[in-house]
Amino acid sequence: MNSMLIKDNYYSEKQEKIARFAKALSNPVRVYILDYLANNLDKCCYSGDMAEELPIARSTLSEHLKELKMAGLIQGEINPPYIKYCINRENWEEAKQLFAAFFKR
Amino acid sequence: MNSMLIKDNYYSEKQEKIARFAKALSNPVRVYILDYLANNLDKCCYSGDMAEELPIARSTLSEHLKELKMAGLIQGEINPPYIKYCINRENWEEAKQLFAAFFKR
DNA sequence: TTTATATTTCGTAAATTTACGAAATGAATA
DNA sequence: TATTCATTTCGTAAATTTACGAAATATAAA
Repeated sequence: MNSMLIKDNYYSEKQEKIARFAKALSNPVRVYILDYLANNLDKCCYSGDMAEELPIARSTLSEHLKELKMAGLIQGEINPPYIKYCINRENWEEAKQLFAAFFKR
Repeated sequence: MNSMLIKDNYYSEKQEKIARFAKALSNPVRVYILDYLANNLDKCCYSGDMAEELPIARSTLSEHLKELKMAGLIQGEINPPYIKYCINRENWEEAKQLFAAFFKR
């Protein structure tokens, strides 16, 4: 209980954020998805568009999208029965800055 | 068998590399270690130095060091009975470029 | 109202990750 | 040669991740 509190505070906020964003990027499917969305700036994309390009089940794609959403890197706009996904620009910038600062040494 | 071949070739080399580097960074302990080493440019560090700063077992730290080494982000110079760890500058630069290019959109 | 459609959630299985303490390693020293 | 010391490897347990197909959801169309 006590040790959990200690551990929770052990790493800096930046270190935790980098780890969180990195985790979102730690799987090739998710990197592919982000590439796909980042290259379709104005259009954004539907889950189904990507499902046709990827060799995984639609339910698996959906879980990856959920993870990216929870990490804050994408957002989904409901447009029934579709969901239009886009890069979350604010958090994308934050991640960009964090990684740039981290590696700038 | 066949499907494995397809899947192995599905994602670009860059996407695979980003995922691999990101996985190395996906844990706060490892981000801490890299911060620690990156801030000690000329000195580099011994495993024991970090063990004193981190709330984890030495064996656990050793496994994290092994992962960072396998990801290519650090290297260890044997200097018995110590092992002096440093950032692997070549791969560090590669990771820096990859992430910068990835987020530059 | 029933049916069709896109997507997500659920249940589950297999693989991977994180962690620990104990034992092993390998070089330096007594 | 035996001991010491820093570090790693091993054995193991718990938690997390990835994946799938089936079922659920929620809206639009027939």
